[in-house]
Amino acid sequence: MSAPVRRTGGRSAAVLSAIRYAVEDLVRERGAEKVTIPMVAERAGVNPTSIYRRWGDAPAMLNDIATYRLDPDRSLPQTGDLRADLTAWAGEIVEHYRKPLNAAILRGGTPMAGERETDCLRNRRTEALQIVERAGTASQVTADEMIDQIIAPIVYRAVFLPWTLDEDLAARLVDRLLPA
Amino acid sequence: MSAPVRRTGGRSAAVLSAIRYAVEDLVRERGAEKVTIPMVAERAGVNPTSIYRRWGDAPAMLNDIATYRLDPDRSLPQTGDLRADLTAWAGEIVEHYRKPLNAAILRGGTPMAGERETDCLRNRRTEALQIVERAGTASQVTADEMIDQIIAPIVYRAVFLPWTLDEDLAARLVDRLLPA
DNA sequence: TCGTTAAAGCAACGATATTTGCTTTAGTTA
DNA sequence: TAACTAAAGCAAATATCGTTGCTTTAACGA
Repeated sequence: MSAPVRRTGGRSAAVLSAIRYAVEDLVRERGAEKVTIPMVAERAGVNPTSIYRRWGDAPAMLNDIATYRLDPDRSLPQTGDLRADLTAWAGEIVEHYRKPLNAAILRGGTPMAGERETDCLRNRRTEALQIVERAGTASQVTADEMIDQIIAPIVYRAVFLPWTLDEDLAARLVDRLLPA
Repeated sequence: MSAPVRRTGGRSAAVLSAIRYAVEDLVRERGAEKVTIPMVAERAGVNPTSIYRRWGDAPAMLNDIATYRLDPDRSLPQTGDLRADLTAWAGEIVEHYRKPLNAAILRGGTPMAGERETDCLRNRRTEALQIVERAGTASQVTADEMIDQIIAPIVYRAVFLPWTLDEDLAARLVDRLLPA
């Protein structure tokens, strides 16, 4: 009656990785809304059933893949200067979504978002909390403000207006958030 | 060689309207990512081909329908007080996306967003420009700031964190944007 | 290394979706 | 109100998708 032991290494890992590469290629080639599971399976050299049983459908697969594209374990900027840290963090995310592939994968996964408690951007919130925490209680920003004023504008642009993700967007957003 | 004359009234209008209602029902019943074109066609009492030829696929259809759900011709708040106008405008949009149906339709259409110049939120930008314009040159806010700090947070939450769209979100966002 | 069993592969089926050429209907303009 | 033709309907063929029961492989823990 205990939870089944997950198998994450070896063949399973290889399959997952092949799927990820296949998805990347196909999203680039045809756009996220046109990738189908049989297509991914063929490209990855994997059986379609494996994908169906793991995710169920394409948006769920994309949503899950999008979640891990910006490495959740990467180290966060920590210079001690809140403004600098925020700018670096925001800049990293802007850079990420400036790559059309990343923006497209995000878009392809959104139909699944908001229906479960787990959204593909939950990692950003974790990071925001960490940065706030490090800045100490004296800090004037909350994680919620970071989400609303930094992440939301970046993601909004990535999804709907990708051509407006310019290089100094991060700095502009941070400047608006922090008192001069 | 001139552009073909579009037919927007009569039967075409009836078909479009039947499709819209069918989409609403089906999104409510099964979620946006599960509605298929044949399904919509049947429910609307319309031939599937009509839908295929008009939009090509489901995300494109949803994206288009999402664009017109908040009436672009509704009158904007215009009390003369910028803060009041902004709050009313933002509140209207929050209310809109608090309805799960509207949020779901938005999500269902996003895979198509960002690929063409026309996104399903362009009307919000038009409205922002109008409000800024009315406020006169003395105004301290730009349309871009309104998009980044009002629309983006609302839409971000609608898509990824719909349960956080609370009633006073609009007021909070406006307060952050406008100097006290 | 061995036993257990999660996860991948296979195959065949039933269901749907999508395309295409053509016909019919009816919106628009003159 | 008549001509022109955009847009809807129809039908049939094609192509895909997604499911299911079962077999095989190999990851993990003891």
